[in-house]
Amino acid sequence: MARRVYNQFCSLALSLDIVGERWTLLLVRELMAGPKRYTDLAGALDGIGSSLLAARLRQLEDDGIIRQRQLPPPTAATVYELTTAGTELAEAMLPLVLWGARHRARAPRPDEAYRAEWALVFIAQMIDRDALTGLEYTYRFQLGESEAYLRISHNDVTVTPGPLDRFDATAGTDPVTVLEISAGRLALSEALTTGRVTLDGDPDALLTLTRVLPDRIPEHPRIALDNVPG
Amino acid sequence: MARRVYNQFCSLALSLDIVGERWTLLLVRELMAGPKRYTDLAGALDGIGSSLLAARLRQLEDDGIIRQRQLPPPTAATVYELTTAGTELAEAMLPLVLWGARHRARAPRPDEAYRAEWALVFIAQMIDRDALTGLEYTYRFQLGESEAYLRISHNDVTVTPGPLDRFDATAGTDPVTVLEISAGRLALSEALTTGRVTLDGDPDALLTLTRVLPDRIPEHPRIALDNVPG
DNA sequence: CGGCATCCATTTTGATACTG
DNA sequence: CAGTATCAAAATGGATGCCG
Repeated sequence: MARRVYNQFCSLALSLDIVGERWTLLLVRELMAGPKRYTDLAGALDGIGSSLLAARLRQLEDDGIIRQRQLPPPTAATVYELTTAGTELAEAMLPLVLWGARHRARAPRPDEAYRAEWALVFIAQMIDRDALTGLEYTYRFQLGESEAYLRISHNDVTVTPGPLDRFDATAGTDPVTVLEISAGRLALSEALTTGRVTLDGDPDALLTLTRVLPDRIPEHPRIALDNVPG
Repeated sequence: MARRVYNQFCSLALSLDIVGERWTLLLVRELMAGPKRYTDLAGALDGIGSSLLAARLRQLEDDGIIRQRQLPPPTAATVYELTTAGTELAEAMLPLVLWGARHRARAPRPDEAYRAEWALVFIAQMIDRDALTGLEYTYRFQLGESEAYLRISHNDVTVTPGPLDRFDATAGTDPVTVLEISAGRLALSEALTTGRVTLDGDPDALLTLTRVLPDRIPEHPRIALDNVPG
């Protein structure tokens, strides 16, 4: 299957040659919450044909964005995970995601799919890793009907769909509130005082959470042209 | 033509519902260098079908990303230009562009199209607007066979394909060097001392140029979660 | 000629069935 | 579970036609 390319010597066109096809960036989003199996991906991406999913996974692997890994027995399974280039691509998606929140915000449609991890993987990107030294907490996020888990550990932030047995605290809200906060139209502190976001669990963990998350997401985020250490 | 949507309540999916189709982001890129006519766009985007171009323009207009404007006689012509939302979308594309430069860099192919403005519109985004107070210069960029113009004026940066009669200075280099600088693998100062980038014209204008451009583009740009004033 | 609309061959995608 | 095979439907590319 020869890929359709733009044939332009331009960084944007070169990017879009490999991530501009349907489903590709959503596949990257799925893998932001850790390695997943073929059937997990097929389940999360409702509407993708099985053969197209297989073709996209092969393309992304050829392009060095994901890699296959065999889990050892007894869990014997093939999983896909992001490479370093894939993780950097995921980071590059954040401004597009925030643009979407600001300009495409609306109420969810009745038949629309929703997963807590879709929002949580991008919330996780906004946590200041330098503020995490010595901290280690696991949070359960209950967003509407769906839940996902966020773990901060030393200078690392990870998201997993869960469910996990052990966690230190729970944050609860609804999908629309998440969108309004992402759009920069609602501050986290304001959402907390009005009860639109509820917190429950270990007080130290919760205080940490409110400290590492931005209180208000900017409506005009800027790309910092200083190198990020590490 | 009913649009194909992902049907997921997720900011990324909501964005991709409207900018994920073929040609859409390249159209936005074209309009980053100022308003253009239908035929300008058709000429720049080699391979797009005329009917598809018309359809995309209508979609983008419906989605509030571009708007049509009638130029007054005698230049009587219809041009398309970015709205505020469109300009913000263009800004959100920068990390994806830099990701492409870092991970998809290669030599240009013989049959590949190239335009100076494709690079210049993103270079323009990296100029620190706060450092421009009281400055007013126009630069000609000669990139390979192609040229485009950059104008800084007060706190404003604009790019036009030109040609312009009057400009204060010229910067000259080749497409591959632009890509290496964009990828963060080559500092501007280094490219200047090795003669890979040449400068010519008014010394004040040139000194200003080297001051407002970043010397080295980070390999790990970060999204600043402070609001950008203005 | 600029600014599209129409038509049709080719690709890509969606949905389901099937296999080791 | 991890895909492949198949086929219909939709999107795209390219040519051509129309109308001021």
